[in-house]
Amino acid sequence: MTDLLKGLNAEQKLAVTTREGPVLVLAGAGSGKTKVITVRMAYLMLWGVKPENILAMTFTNKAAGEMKERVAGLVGKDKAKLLTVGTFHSFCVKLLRAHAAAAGLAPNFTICDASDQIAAVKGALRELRIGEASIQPSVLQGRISLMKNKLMSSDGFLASAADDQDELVGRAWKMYEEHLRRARTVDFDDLLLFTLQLLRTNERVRAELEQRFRYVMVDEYQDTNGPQYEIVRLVAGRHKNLCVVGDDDQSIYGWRGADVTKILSFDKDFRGAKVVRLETNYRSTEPILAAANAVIAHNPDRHAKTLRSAIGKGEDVVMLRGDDEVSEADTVARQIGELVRLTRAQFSDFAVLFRTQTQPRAFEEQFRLRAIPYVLIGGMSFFDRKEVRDVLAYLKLAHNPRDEVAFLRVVNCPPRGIGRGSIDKAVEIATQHGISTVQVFETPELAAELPAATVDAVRAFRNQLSVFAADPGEALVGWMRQLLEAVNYRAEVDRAYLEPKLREERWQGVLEILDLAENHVRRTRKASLSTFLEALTLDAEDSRDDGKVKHKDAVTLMTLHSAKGLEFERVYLVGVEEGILPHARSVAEDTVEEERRLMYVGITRAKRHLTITLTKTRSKYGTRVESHPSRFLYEMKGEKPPKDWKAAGSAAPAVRVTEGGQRTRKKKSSKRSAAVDLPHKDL
DNA sequence: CATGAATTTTTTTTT
DNA sequence: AAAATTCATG
Repeated sequence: MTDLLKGLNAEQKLAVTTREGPVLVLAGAGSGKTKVITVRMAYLMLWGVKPENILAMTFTNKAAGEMKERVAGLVGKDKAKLLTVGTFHSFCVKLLRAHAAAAGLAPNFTICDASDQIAAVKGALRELRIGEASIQPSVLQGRISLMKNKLMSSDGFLASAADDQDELVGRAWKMYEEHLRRARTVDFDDLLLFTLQLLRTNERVRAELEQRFRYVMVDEYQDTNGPQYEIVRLVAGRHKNLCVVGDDDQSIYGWRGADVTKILSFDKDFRGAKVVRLETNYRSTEPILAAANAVIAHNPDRHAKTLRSAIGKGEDVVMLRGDDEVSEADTVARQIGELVRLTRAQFSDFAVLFRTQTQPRAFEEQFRLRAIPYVLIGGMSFFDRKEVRDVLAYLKLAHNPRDEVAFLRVVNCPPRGIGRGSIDKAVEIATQHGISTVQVFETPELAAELPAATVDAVRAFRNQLSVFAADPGEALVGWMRQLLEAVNYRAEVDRAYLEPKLREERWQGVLEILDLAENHVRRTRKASLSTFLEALTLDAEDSRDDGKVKHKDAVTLMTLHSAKGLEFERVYLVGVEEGILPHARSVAEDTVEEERRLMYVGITRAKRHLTITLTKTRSKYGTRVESHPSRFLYEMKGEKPPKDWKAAGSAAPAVRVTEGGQRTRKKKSSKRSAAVDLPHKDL
């Protein structure tokens, strides 16, 4: 036992050894948060707690995996395997599958991902004859999701609708809901809400969980939203052995309904909670922490704390300003290349962190140009590709024939002579009768209203699929091959991509899904179609680079959001400009404080070297626009912005500079020298 | 109904 | 600039 606690400071020890009762660990960045949780689990087991009785909730699968691995290192694989460690969402899916009937769900319910949700929202708008001009589908989807995460119901929302726009949202929301129910589908938010409902109404299930999970831990508690909080409260309600770990300065999911005040009021919700503060940073050097502290100090309403470095002195934070995004990326690529060549630095020591998904493009290009290996995290590109989505839809449809979104996606891919017009009509009939579109074709009276040729075509299609109705279990891969063969998916690829090279590439994408399936079957106990689909929708990223590139020596490219919880020897924080960080929309919506926390998260990822970059001009929507240093940079340096400085959201529009076309691309060498000028002059 | 051209929109962040 | 959507034609 003394071994376990060795290397922990006094506060960390306190957090670990307080086994009973509620504990709140306020853990600054790099203060050994993960260490506390993992050692705590090991410590509990040392005191005779069975691993089956421990539950740990994380926000990403990556964090869950890392946690499991670290506990395994402490107590051994066999014991660690018996722990329940996972994301809220995966925990909920398991529970809902086990108690589908009690939760009011079909046993074969499917989960729709982000783009399925958009498709469903669009469908709802169309049925209500609301033009997409009056509200953007993505905006509508966001609002629905936010409401749900604030534990509001569609009826409640509609009843309190203040204006026409709210009314419209409310009606669309109800239609969207109906849509999902009919298709036997749930969205991400529903996973939490159905679980909550189940725990509230079903005494037996709740008692079972309460009894089983005598010790509950929650990582990144500052990002817990309403439903998640309630679930935790119910599960940990009896034993109250709840340990939550978080940092209010790193709360960056407010837009998803996360409620920062929860971490500030924890000791009120759980009386007698012990509060432990971890303020010693074991990750970064003094200059990096000084920068972080300077920025975050500008946020009011926070648990005041100052991180102290246990590392000590180090290199200053460097700032670079490039002419444009190409030169910015070029400079970073060149530096990384040189450092790896001339020093002991490895590619995997580096991370490039950015705010939005459009930023990595230039970096990918430059990295490829200089043959610098990189991994783009979360780029979603793979699962957004048409052929991948199609195949996924086929799988979902086989699993749940009423999955509306999947059905509509693939009925006519490859073309089966089922046109847009007939399908629209079928959807309309389905809406009138409150059934799914597929059912229209199964009901002779209703099908009679549609063109006979279409009906026959759909029937033939359904017959093709009915062969695959049964879950193949571990024989998944062969089954998938047969399915693709049966529906002649190759024809769709050939049709959509005329160029042979592209064709081959896209077909490779299809084959890659087969690889994923094979990996999944190999690694998963009791693998089946439904476990595979869950793995794909819930941890898309992880399953992708699994087995393949896990330990590749490569630079990491990712968003600030996905960087939370990670650390790197050398960090490039790029595009630190008004309009990007803080994002223009955050300025408009008055949520700059959350952006500041994002900046803080970015800075504190760096262990030894931090470089902040920005540009002079940047192309936006295809035109070149002048960029301005982020306000956070002035805050960091303790300076006042110049008089002519303009905030991103201010009324003055961004200035157009030039329409620089090919010119920028050719003169690479001349640009290089210009790229590196210290912004002290500019700032 | 399918195809390619013309048009329009797009950029927050994620389970 | 690229992607998505709508339009016009066979």
